[in-house]
Amino acid sequence: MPTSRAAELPVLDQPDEGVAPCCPPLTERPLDAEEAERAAKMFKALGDPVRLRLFSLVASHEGGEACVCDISDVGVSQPTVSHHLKKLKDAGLLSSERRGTWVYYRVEPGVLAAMGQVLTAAGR
Amino acid sequence: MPTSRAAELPVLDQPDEGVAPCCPPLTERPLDAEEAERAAKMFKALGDPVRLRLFSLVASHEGGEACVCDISDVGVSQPTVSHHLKKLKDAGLLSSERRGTWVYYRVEPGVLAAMGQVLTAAGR
DNA sequence: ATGCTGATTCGACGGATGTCAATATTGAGG
DNA sequence: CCTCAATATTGACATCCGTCGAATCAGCAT
Repeated sequence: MPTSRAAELPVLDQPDEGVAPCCPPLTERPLDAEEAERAAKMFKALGDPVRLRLFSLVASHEGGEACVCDISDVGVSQPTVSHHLKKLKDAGLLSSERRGTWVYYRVEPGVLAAMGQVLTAAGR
Repeated sequence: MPTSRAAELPVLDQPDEGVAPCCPPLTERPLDAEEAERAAKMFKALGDPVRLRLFSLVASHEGGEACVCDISDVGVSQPTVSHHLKKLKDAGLLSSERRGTWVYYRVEPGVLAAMGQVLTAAGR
């Protein structure tokens, strides 16, 4: 089991917004090719059941981060888990940090809100 | 979890969500295999740049619907456009209706809000 | 009917993707 | 140093996916 993490979580929650201005809400105006390319990359990353579960496991984990060892039980081999985590990281949805033997993944702050705003033109 | 959430953020539209209970917010608890399968299907549908543009074209079009002829200019051949529209339809994101010579696609009501809620745990 | 236009379907092709076993890397401990 | 446990990388394989041209279907008109 992972060692207990120091109680020094970065409290950087700005009021709201702030991160990843990938593109306007889908309902506001047609996305151009470039915007679509960027946004589609994120949606694509969540477009695989295993990746979506892994992401959800991290996102719902205490402290907003999770050790790989805590989330590896999704029905595929360990290399496959690693592969998917890498993809989520490449898509900008997760970040990783090695602490001793274990590697911790956390949800990149803001991306959830950013993607949510692309779908629902709530505030704007 | 350091979020305060006390502030008066942009008032959400209606208190009732209503449609498409695909699965809980990703941050609430880990998705099980079945939920992930369902939700991933939608994200996957938006995970292609051309599809995302087509969807955005429909979603942002006047009246919430658009004729295929109005949105076919996204840089791929017309059969490919048709193929992508079919995929969006199969994923439950669009519906189509033929009116005379033309076929109109419209955003299936509620799906945007539903997907948005999966990303941002608004209701909570 | 014949033709025309808008849209879907078919068949094929190349490239991307998910998966695994095997191997390599990294750090902790003896 | 050596060994072990946790992750990552490699290489191979089968399948899926986006794309196109050609053919087909569906209305509307002459």
